[in-house]
Amino acid sequence: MGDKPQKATAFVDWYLATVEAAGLTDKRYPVKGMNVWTPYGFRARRELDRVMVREIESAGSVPVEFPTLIPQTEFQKEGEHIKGFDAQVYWVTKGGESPLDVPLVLRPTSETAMYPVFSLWIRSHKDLPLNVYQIVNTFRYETKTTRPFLRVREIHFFEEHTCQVDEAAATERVRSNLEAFAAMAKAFALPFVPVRRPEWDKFPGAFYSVALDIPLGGGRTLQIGSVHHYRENFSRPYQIAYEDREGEQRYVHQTTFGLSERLLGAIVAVHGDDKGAVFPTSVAPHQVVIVPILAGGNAEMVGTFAAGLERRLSARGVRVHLDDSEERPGAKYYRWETAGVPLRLEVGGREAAAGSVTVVDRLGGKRTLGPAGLEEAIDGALRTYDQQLYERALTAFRSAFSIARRLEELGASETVRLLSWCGKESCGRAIETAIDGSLLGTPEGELPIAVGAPGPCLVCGESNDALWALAGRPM
RNA sequence: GGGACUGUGGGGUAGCUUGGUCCAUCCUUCGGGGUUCGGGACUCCGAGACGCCAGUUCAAAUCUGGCCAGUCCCA
Repeated sequence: MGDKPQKATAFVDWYLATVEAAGLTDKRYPVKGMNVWTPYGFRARRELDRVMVREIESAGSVPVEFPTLIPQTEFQKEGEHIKGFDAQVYWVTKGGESPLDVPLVLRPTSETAMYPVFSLWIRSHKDLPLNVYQIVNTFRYETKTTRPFLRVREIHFFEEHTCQVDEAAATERVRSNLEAFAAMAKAFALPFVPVRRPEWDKFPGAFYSVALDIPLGGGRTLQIGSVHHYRENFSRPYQIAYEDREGEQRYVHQTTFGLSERLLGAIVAVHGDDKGAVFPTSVAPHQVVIVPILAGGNAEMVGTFAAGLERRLSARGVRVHLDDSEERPGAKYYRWETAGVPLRLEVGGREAAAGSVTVVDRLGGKRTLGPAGLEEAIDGALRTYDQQLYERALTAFRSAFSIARRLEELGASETVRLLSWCGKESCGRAIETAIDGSLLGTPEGELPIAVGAPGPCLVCGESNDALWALAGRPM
């Protein structure tokens, strides 16, 4: 296989090799951008979904599921939206042999599927807020190079859609979504920065968009989700209106919150190292793998102890896997390190005799635990591992940003740049040209690194209304 | 939309310039046997590929044309 690509020197090749070696996906399916979820990858995705479901439901959202096909007539009702998506939707134009009177689109996102029905569901202020989400596949005809999890044509999509009584309530829902995402990101050990996108880069049809960006090193960024405020931009064309307490008809203010399997790609990209993937315990298909080490005549004793250990941990709710395959221990170590398993328990003659285990975590720590309080100690080791993983990611996150004070500093930037921007599109475009990337927008809330007040705009020198903005090179 | 490049077992590759020495190289993988087992074991036996279609030729992985697929650059 030759030399494996290194994360620091060949990031994209490293990412592809790491995803492949971990066995998360099979990209040989003969349609571009549509990959197979393998058993291992599917379990990781399922755990990821569980975290999203837990957080969004505790924020008051309920699950629904709308159909995959959307009639062209509904799809076209909002002008900006159709302009934004027209070039990348799949069309269903025939039913059997017959052309369809009204062509159908495979949903690229579900606004236009849901909103005609929302207008039927919502009559009164008592029907609000409406907070629903679904986890479904969506389809976008990507023209650029596709990559597993990061850019695909069939997307495993989480989308929340809400209807609120007014703009303030919708703004509050945006804030609530950002808070829910912060909890998810913590579970995934992924530091992120919410960024309000500039006007020219917002979601088609949105009033404004807040993207969830993470730095990948080398000045690259990855958008792993977004929260949008639609104001009345969709409720007017789709006639989603309610009667308020005073008997007035009002349009709802809407928001959406979208995430996808990009999160899984981000987890691999951020936490992985030159040995392979590194999973936080929240998404690891196996949180713990037990490797029995057989020698001489101890196979039965070691086997019995290992099997008992698997039962004890499983009974506590730990996702544990006993690797009793025929390979030698060293080969198993490599296999499970490549697959990103947080904790490996080595169990040989010494451990079986003492009732203890040798624990090696994916970040390199090694110690002996037990026999007393063994299960609790393993729980503790998992928690410690997650903390260390998060600390490591946070350190990388902080060093991924730096301040730029002059336009000339943006060329070939190896970090995401924090800079002063007056808000004008012409200046934003000049910044994008200088960095050969994007003006990501203005961070919401706390800045990723501590700085003072913004100075004059890097391009025009205007000081009034200048804000801190981020610029980088999106993957 | 314009241009450049690339397609060889499951994965990665050598061979292509100059057709024959190729029923195709090496690593990995897969099936079976044996010895092993505290960081990718060794060994024996076996399996598996020239993107597709045409053409040139005594002879095509190699040359020509078309198609398909993919990658990169530019708009």
